Amino acid sequence: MKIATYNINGIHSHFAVLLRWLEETQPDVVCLQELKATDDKFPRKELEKAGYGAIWLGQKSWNGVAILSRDGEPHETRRGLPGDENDSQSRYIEAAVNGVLVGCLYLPNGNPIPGPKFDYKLAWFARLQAHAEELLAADIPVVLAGDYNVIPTDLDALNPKSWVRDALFQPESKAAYANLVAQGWTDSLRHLHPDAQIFTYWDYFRNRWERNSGLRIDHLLCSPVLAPRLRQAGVDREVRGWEKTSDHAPTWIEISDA
DNA sequence: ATGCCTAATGCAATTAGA
Repeated sequence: MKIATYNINGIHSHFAVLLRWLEETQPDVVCLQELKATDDKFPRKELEKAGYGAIWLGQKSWNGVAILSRDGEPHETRRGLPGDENDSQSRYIEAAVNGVLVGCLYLPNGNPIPGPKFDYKLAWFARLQAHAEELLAADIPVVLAGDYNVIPTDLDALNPKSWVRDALFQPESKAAYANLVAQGWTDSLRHLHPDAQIFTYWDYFRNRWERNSGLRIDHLLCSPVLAPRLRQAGVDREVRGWEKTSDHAPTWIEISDA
């Protein structure tokens, strides 16, 4: 089973790219972030025509997450991250698909620092940790996939020094991510490719794609029950070079049957 | 410290992304 995460950066403006990628690679499950669309504008019928059932949590202009499944509708288990009833940003949705619990997340960017946006990022991270702990306690196959907006280590940026004043590379951000891994989660791409420099995002400006000046910020974390089934992990980086494309590339894992 | 590029809103210029 192939499970992917893809920050689409506007599902309408990049829908042609999404459809082409789905058709060419046929992932079984897809976590989407940054829909930038309200619930009523979600292209359910078009995705159904492409062979995918979906659940989604939209929002006007910003954020928005969805889970697509090639094998019927995902069975929704949660919408919104627990821990703050006043949080109105659409950044988390969760579903059971083919015996795997899939959490799709879009962690806050956090810039500029310091400030309320960075505070929100760290608070959201703390809530994610609390929820992740509960998922671990269930002792089931879980993947937490999405745009974490964290550069975990120096290896995950072409030029780490240029990010030291960025929210994605703050000690607090890196520590929060490392704490998740320390809980028992496996960073799939890093686990299978311990020494490779792999990017999932390239800024639109400064010719960062042409110069391959990217970041690894989209991650798939596997629970201890799921991790032994990890077979492959990678990035469909050619998608980043297509016309009218997102600034992220689809990132995926292949897991064996239970 | 700021702009570069891109998307959404909505029709100009602002907000946000990372």
